[in-house]
Amino acid sequence: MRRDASLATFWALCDPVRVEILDRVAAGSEVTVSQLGAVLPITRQAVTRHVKTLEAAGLICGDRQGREHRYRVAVTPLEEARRWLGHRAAIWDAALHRLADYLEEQT
Amino acid sequence: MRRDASLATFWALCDPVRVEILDRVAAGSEVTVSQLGAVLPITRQAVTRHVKTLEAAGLICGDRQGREHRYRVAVTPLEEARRWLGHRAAIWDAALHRLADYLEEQT
DNA sequence: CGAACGTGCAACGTATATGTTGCACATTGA
DNA sequence: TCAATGTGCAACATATACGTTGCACGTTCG
Repeated sequence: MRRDASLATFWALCDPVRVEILDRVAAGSEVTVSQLGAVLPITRQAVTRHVKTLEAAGLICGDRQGREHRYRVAVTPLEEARRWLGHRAAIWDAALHRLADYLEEQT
Repeated sequence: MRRDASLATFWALCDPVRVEILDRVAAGSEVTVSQLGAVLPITRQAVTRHVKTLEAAGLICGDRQGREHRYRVAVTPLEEARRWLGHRAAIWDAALHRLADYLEEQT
């Protein structure tokens, strides 16, 4: 996949493992990498890489206190993605209506 | 990338080339594969594969009349993705508020 | 019929995402 | 000090997304 900065949120949400990590972090349980690794069907190191991807996309941010690193979700990228989709939906919907009107004129 | 059926829309929107195809199809210009291939920096065959991906995700649907295949966008998957994001945003936001309340009690 | 056009499919090479194992470093506590 | 814990990084293997080239099929038009 060609990773694009402006589409980083969509990219992060493509992988069901990352979505599950997000849900668990949001739920407030198993928020350390080791705990996630114990629950998910992948190794702890693989979880680390997914967490890094989510952090790069701005979907989570971590507080590291001592040897434990705890994470919490961020809603902002989600809202931005929602606006992006809403903008597109409005444009496409308008285009579809123009097409419908055009076809109407042809009859 | 591990392709997931329920995340097909996000997957389709990951690639900037596909987003550009969607925008052009929505604009109503260059809606045949050959025309898209002439404009985009990839070959016509590569466009075909992207179009197939978009069709599988339900983001576009095609009418084939004779030897020309014209496509139009569909708004429904976009709206579903928006609802998905809205659902998550609400849950995460609630979790963040619970966390804020908890931290408030600790003081 | 035969040439040109629009399209799709298969084979191939390359880049990269994802997982693993192994090791190293910092922190905690006996 | 030294073992246990939590974490991150590097090397490696595998799967696959993406693009290309080449070819085949159906359609249009002289």
